[in-house]
Order: sequence, then structure tokens, then C-alpha cells
Amino acid sequence: MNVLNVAEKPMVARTVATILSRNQNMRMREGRSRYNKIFEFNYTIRGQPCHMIFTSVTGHLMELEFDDRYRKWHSCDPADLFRAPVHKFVPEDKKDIKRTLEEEARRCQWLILWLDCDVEGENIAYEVIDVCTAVNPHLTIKRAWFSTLIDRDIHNAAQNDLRDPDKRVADAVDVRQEIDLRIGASFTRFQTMLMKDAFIIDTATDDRNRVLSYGPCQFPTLGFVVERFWEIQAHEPEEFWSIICSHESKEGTAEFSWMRGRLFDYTCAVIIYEMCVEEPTATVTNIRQQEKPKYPPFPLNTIELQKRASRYFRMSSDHTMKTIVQEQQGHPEWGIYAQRLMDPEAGLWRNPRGGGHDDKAHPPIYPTKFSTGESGWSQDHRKLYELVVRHFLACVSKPALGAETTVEINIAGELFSACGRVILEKNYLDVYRYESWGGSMIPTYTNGQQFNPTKLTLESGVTRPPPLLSEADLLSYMDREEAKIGTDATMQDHIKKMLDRSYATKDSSTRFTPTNLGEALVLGYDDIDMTYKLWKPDLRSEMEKKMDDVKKGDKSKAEVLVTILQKMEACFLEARLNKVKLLEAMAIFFERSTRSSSDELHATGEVVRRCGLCQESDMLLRKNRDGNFMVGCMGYPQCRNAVWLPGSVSEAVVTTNTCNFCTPGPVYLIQFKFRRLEIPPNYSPNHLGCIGGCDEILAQLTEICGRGPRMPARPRGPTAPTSNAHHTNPRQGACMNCRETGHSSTDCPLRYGNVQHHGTSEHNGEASVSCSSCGTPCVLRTANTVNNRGRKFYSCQSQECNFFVWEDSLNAGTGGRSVTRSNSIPALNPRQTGGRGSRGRGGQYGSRTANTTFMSATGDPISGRRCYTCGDPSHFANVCPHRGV
DNA sequence: GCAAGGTC
Repeated sequence: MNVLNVAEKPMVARTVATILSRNQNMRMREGRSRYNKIFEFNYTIRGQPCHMIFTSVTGHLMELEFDDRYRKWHSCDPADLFRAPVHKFVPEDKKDIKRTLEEEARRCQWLILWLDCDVEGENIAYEVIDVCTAVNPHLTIKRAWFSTLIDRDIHNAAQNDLRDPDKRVADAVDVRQEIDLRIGASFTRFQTMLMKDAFIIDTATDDRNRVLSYGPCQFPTLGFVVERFWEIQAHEPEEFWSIICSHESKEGTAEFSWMRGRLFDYTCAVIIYEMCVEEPTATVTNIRQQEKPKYPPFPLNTIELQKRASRYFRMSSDHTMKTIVQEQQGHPEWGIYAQRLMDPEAGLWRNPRGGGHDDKAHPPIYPTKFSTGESGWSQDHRKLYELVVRHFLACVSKPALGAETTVEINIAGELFSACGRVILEKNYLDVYRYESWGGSMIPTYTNGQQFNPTKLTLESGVTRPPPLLSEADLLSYMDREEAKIGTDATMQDHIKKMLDRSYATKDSSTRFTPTNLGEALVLGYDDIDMTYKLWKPDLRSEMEKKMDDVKKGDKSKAEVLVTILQKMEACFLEARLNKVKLLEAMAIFFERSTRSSSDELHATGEVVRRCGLCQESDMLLRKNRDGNFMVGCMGYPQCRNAVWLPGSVSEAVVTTNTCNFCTPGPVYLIQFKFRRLEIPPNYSPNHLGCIGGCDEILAQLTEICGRGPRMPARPRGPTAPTSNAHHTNPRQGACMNCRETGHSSTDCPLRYGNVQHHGTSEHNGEASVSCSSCGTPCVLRTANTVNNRGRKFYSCQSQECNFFVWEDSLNAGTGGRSVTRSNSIPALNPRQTGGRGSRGRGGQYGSRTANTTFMSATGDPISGRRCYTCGDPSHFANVCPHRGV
């Protein structure tokens, strides 16, 4: 029987193969991958003679990625990434390993997986299974369960502990991978596109390469740094008072500390102090004596080694790992590899993982070989070697032993205590010189003894803020059981990423300070009152819990994915809706850039569809200088595809809903708000519409109300802005009161806002009434509501004013009044549509009367002179006699 | 140009 064995790394394959073959008749041959050798030998599993073929992968064989359609940053709305299809694939540099597995699996009957016994190992198992069963579906698959690379354990695994792989555990990892990818990519694209070009960000990073990344591990890591920084900033020094008491005798000095500690109330402190000074005799009330051990540290694991090297030698965690590799560079066999490993250009370096072999009993890091120091060792290498040796020796040493005496005294009712220590046995402290345990002798006291303190003073002090987070602090925060950020192997990757992204800096004493950029990002998200605080570890810990549900089989992978992704998508939309908070936070630290950025529109979801004309760029929803909405191709001016929207649109927002009919999709629906007075009464002012061509209502309103101009905007006067339109008030240069040019609002003749000319005067056959708010001439209209159909009224042309007055009430002399739009508003007279509905747009260019066209959703011109209701070219639908019949 | 997780 041929058995294919696969280990997680080449080293394990070699070791296990050597153990199982008892190093006899084991042959090694090359596979497709130069690093992953193949070992062959014969072995008997429970009486069954097997030909063992032993090879390896190198960690994960597959990666998760979005389908091609979504890979490019501008290919879609970042919000789509929560639903975009993803697939697992074998990346180019792993293809040769895949080929080896395929070739070997074809001629085997069994597949035994010798992967690490952790969740990632279980996931890798299924990657290997997928590749192997694709070429050989009849394989019998087993997972060898082992925890150390020692003979007994390995033979036992092969003979007695071949288990079935656990899909649920692998599924839990799939959940994590997919969520990390989706939230990482969506938020990274969103915040990068929103802010990169909007501000002048003055960090060391080259602008073109700058990515404002978001990751579920890197961001909480930054969060810890910022939170501490804020604590320090928020700290207000506070003065406190404390009574200091000491007693000196021939035997030595005892420093007594006040049991009340510190008092922040000066008066209170002084009163107590004066009581003590008046009756200063101290009485010994209690003496406790006990032997106290000081325990040596636990055995070193990777994180602990990194933390201690950081604390004792100020070595960064990745430097610690690299130092051990450094001296291997001169070795005749693997020296070249070690050199590559240390070469930043090669990008080969990666920190070790926690591994699945922790049986909580064996010291994971210990000196494997005696050395008095080699000639090639650097100072740091010596220090680390020494730490490992001393730490190991300390681990297996007896605790230090001290005798501790605590003396309590009473002065005028106030209690003080002093502590003295004598070290009886130093034990492990003899070798572990990084830790000290100072002894301090105090005089001998007896119960009831009385004495006068040598010193009794009231001293003041000031509270201090906590220090900046050190690397050891940060690792501890990330390593907390309840909210673990990353794995042992990746924790320092996340720290490094935070530094690489210029979110924080590390000073010479390994303490972290957030940069302006890092602080602005955290501040921006903090200002948004989101369901999840993106910069806190809670999200990660919730995901870990959900992963446990999948592991245990309580919930399915699909179920958990849907739940988390729905929440995260809502969270994303929440953030985007409040993008102004992010921009405001950035604006605190950075100057606004004048660079205009189409990226920002992408980030904020204003992409409506792919342009059908040039098929290269997206079409974006835009508001032009006249305030009219249109959907135009980003490829302008090369591509001039555009869809003009009705002039009565007051608001338009691209939603994440897509049209079910229009192709090629997706075509995102737009939530429109129309100005009530500019649309016929039987149309709703709120409309979720499609610009893809299927939307009848939108087409009708475009016809009725006119649309934005196809021609370039009107030539502007010298005061009108010509550039940076989005940064400038388009009404700049005009009176804020009446919006006329030529004067400012302070000199405005209409500034008191009264009805200018009440009464009626014949002017072009119409009465002239001015708005009571802004003074501009009103338009005469005819109501079309149930109660007032046919009744005439004047209303202000400005959309800001609510002024209207019934014509008959003017005649009756009752005057005008302002109303809110939600009241019974008379509808606009269809015959008067030229007055307001096409203000400055179609009307200006004669859309109603000239031989005009309007654009279809595809950008094609359509003859627009036909009633939608009855088809009669002599009128439009809004005045159709058949309407409502 | 995005994440985090494996590893030569």
C-alpha cells in the first residue's frame, strides 16, 4: 500500500520520516519544489506493510482572494466587497508544491496529514485534501495526532492515533480568513480613497505608495497606543499630601508609610497631620513575620522571550528573532539561506508561529548547545544566548527565600506601617541577574513598644500620567486571554505594520507614540458612534467566539459568515455615512489638499455603474455647478457619456441596491428626492430610481421638469469661481440676501425682507407680488389639490423660501404668509412649468418649445415630444386630458 | 495599492 504523508514544513517531514524509518533505508528525492523534498521508506502500520512517501507543504497552500472583477480598486464600490464572490486558489509560488502533491497522490491509496495540531493546521489539512482528492478521489484520509517530535510520540501517532480530520475546525479558519479579507479590503480602500488625496499628509511615506490600511489586528494594536496617548494627554496633575514618618535607631532606619496613602484635600491632610504632631508618640500595634518566596520565571516561550529582551535590552521583538539567525550566516551549508533571511530585499523573513506542540510541560525555548560564545557572535547575540541560558537555569532553580517583617504603628489614631526584608536564600536570583529583590533591614520592634519618630512631616506631591506604552506593554495587551490580537507568531507583524504605515513611532526606549495620522484615524472612528469601535479589540474577540461556535459545530460556517458580514457591512455603511467625521478628524491634523480626487467619490459610493460607452471607467453621480444632478463617465473628457437627471431633484444618493433589469450590471439605484412644488402632485417626492433605462417615472419626470444642460455651463462673470468649485460657495460674489450680483447683502435694497410691492400691478398681463422673505418676484401658479383645484396663488421662486399667498386673498387684502412645505401646498400649475420646473435649465435653453432631445439612460438622444400617457405629440403627460381617467 | 494566517 502506498501512503502519502504530508507535513506542514520540510523540517517536520524530514524529522518524522527519519523517526518512522528508524533512519534505515530512507531515500530522499527531489520534488517539484526545491525546498520540499520527498522521503521514501517502508513502514508497517498495524500489521499492514506500507510504502511511505513523505513530503511537505510550507504553511498554507492556498490563499483567499476576490474574483477578478473586484480585484482592482476602482472596479467596484468598496461596500460590494462584503458580498463580492471570493475564491481559494494556489498562488504562483506554491504551484510546484501542488504539482508534487498531485503527482504523488495519484499513486497512493492513503493520505496521512502530519500538520500542526492547531486550527491553522486543520485548515491546511483541507487544502491538501482538496488538491489530492481532485486527482485521486479514492484516497483514505487520516490525520496523525502528535504533539512533539520525539520517537515515542511519532510512532504512537502512526500506530494508534490516526484520526479523521475535523472540517468544523477548518471551517472556523475559513470564517476568519473571509472576514479578515472583506473588512480589510473594504475599509482600506474606503479610507485610503477618501483621505489620501484630500489632505497633505506629511509623513515619511512616499505619497504614491501610501495606503491607509485597516486590518482587524493592526487597527486595535494602534488603538492601544492611541488610547494610552490620550490617557496621558487627559491627565491633569493633581496635588496630594501625605504624612511621612521614619524612625532611626542604632539597628537601622524604618520608613513608615501612611495607611491612608495620599490625601487630595489639603485642609484634611493638615488637620490630621497636626493631630499627629501634637501627640507624636508611636505605639507598635502589630508585628507580622513570615518567610516569603520569590518564584523564578516560567519557561520562555516566543512572546515571553521577546518581551523580556525588549524590557532588559530594549531589543525590538523582530530583532530578537533575527539575532538568533544572524550568526548562522557563516555556516557552510545553510549560511547562504540565513543571509537571504536577513536581507530585507529578499523579504524572506517571517516570525515563528506558536505551533501546536505546546504541551504546557516542556520548556519551549532552552539552550540546545553549550557555548562559551563564538567568535562570530554579535553583542546582541551574546546577550540573547545568555538570557536564554540564564532564564532556563532560573526556571529549574529553587525560588529565592526572604524573611519579611511588617510593623504597624499608631500615632494619634493614624496607622502607619513599615516593611523590612532579609534575603535568606538567593537561589535562582544568583543566576538570573535581570531581576533583583532588594532587602531592607529595619530595626527590631516589640508589640506595644513606644517611640518617637525621628521624622514626621507633611509632604506634597503631584500625580503623574502613565508612561507611553512600551513594546512589552503592547505585547501584553495583545496577548490578553479575553481579546487576543493575532497569534504569537504574528503579534510583532502587526506592530511592524503599524510602524510601517506611519500610524505610530517607537522611540529609543521602545515606547510608542501615535503619529498625527494614527491619531486622526482612531479619532475619526471614535467620533462616529458606531455599533463597533473599530479600533478596539472587541470585534476580534467576538469573532474568536463565533469561530468557537463553528469549531464546536454549534453554528455552521455559512450562518456565522452571514451574521458577521451583515453587521460589518452595516458598520461600513455607518462609517461612510459619517465620513465627514473622519474628514473632520483628519482636518485637525492635516492641511486640506487642493488636489481633486475621483478616489473620494469612489470611496463614498457615488459610482452608479460601469460606463457602457467606453467600457473603461465608472459613471459617477455628480452635482454640477448649477446644482443639477447628472451621472457622468469618469473618463471625461475622453468619454462624454452622461445621463442628465430631472431638474426637480433636490437630493440624490447612490444606494447599494442594484437594478434587476438593466445590463450590464450592476447598476446601482439612486434614492431621489424631488422638490415637491416642481413635480406633478401624483408623483412621490421620494423615489428609488434607476438610470439604466428601465425607470418610467424617472423618464417622465425628466420630460416634465427638464434636465441639466448638455452644453457647457454658461459663461460666468468675473466674480464667479472658475476652479475649485467644490471648495467654493457657488454663490460667491452674489448677495446672500437676494442672490443678485452687484452688491453685498449688507447693502441689499431688499435686506429687510418685506413684501416689496404688495397689491397688484399689471405687468406682462400678470400681477406682480414679491416674496416677503427674499424680495424676489413671485410666480403665479394654479393649485391642483383636491381642495383648491384651479385656485391661483403666488409663490417664491427660491427653494429656500416658503412664501406663498392665494391670489384671491390678496384681492381681499389679507396679505401673504409663509408656510412650511408640509402643509397643504398648492401644486404647480402645469401651464406655468416654464417658470420654475425648468429654471435655468431646460427652460433656459428652450427644452419645452425648441426641438430638444433628452438623454436616455444609455446616453442616446431620444425625441422628447410625446405624451407618455396617451402618446399625443401635442402635449406632455402632465397636462394630458386623459390623465387620471 | 487592501487582511491575517501559514512557512522556505
